[in-house]
Amino acid sequence: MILKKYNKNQEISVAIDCVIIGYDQKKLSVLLFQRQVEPFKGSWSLLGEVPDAKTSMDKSAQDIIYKLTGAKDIYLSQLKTYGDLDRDPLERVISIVYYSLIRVDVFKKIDLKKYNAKWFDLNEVPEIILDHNQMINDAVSKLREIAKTKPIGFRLLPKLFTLPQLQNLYECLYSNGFDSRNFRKKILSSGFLKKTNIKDKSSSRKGAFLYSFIDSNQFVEEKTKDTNIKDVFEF
Amino acid sequence: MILKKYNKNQEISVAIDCVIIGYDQKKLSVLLFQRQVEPFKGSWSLLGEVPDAKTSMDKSAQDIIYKLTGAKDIYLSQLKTYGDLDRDPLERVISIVYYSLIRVDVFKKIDLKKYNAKWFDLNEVPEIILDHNQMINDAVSKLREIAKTKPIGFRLLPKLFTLPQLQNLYECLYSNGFDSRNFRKKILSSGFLKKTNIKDKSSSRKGAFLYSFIDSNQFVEEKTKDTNIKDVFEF
DNA sequence: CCAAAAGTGTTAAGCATACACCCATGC
DNA sequence: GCATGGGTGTATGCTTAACACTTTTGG
Repeated sequence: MILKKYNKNQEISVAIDCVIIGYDQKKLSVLLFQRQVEPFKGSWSLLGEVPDAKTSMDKSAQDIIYKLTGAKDIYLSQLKTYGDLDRDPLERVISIVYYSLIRVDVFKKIDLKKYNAKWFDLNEVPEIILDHNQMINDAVSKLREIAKTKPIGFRLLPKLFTLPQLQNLYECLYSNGFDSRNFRKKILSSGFLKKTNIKDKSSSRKGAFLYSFIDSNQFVEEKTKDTNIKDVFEF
Repeated sequence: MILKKYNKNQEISVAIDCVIIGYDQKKLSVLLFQRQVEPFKGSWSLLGEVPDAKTSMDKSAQDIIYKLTGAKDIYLSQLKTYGDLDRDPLERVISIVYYSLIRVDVFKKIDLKKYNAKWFDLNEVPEIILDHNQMINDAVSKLREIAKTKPIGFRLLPKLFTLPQLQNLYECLYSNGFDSRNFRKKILSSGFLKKTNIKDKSSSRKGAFLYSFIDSNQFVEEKTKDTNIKDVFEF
């Protein structure tokens, strides 16, 4: 039986855009790209692509990040789909947006020149094309929401990190200072952290103990489904 | 200046599907439609459509619901986009899914026969086409998440409702019984409810006072952005 | 010895939880 | 007068929030 397709001449194009968020031990940044072609040549934008019809959307987003970083275990999640009528003046395109968290030690390897890319402090994002500013804002909101209940913040840190580093990351994300005693109590009681005996002395004379996240992706996926862990990361 | 389009021959089609959730004072249901055409003729599915290239996605979803119910103030929100490669065996289609909460007093007006539609208890959803079961599950999960912090549950009730009704709704959503004293304390302290002096005697001899939700959409949008109201609706 | 960052405990308040009886009414 | 569902208060434990000083070490 041969069936006719749903709509042969649909005139809606599909794009994928990625909000790539990174952390450099001091501040949160977003990776922007300077367009080399018209339209909007010379303007900054998110990393976007027209997906291949033979690849799933999730996989397409992964491929985009992989091409950029060479890394495969990057955190990547669908944000939402932007479908306003006039969001792109050139033609009707809807954009399926993903957001990604990239660890310092991974993104250092990105050849920024090759991609005409630059990290921008999240608090100093310039005007960028189309509705891409909105996408960044939405991604940050979602990240704040999710970081309260899931330990995704660890995705932004190197494998070993100190508690002051972790606290700084949360403080950047929420633009807010936290009491270090309360922060430590809460974060340690969550059971996500494993202390090492190694001290990192790069930022103080006394040195701070390094911790690792009790890794294993299944921990993130499985354990945090349990509603008991709710708000573990809210300070 | 004439620019060439991004990709003239993209072979990805776009669909919109709607998870329509209703409440009939006893249980939560989802509205399914029996397909009248191939492919999958005779099978149950969500309400779906191929969007018009001249309408925004949000508006398209609203239009779909409006055509069905005639109502314009329906709660409607984007769930996520389903983009797996083989989700539709016929061709490459991605589906942008919205979910909608429909009040009893609105959905009674739907001509179910005309649309070959039927309400199914959320606990007894049959096998439906493609990945539509997954869409329903995701919508319920999201609804549970959101109902903890935002008063969207009220969208499923008539303008005036009793506290036992509201409690039943939450109990259905979470498949879980709540202590009525604690429930009332929490829900009343949220400030979302306004008591009337009218008693509803349809379900008991004593009668239960009717309440209304302090309506105004801006309340839902604005006030709940404040993180203080977090978890008001978690029991 | 001192500057700079890391690390540590206690108290008070608010919130969530558990729990059982009286009330109003129609029949 | 009794059956049915509606309505109410308190005591306990837990979680959060506020708060300041000591430790370590390199220079």
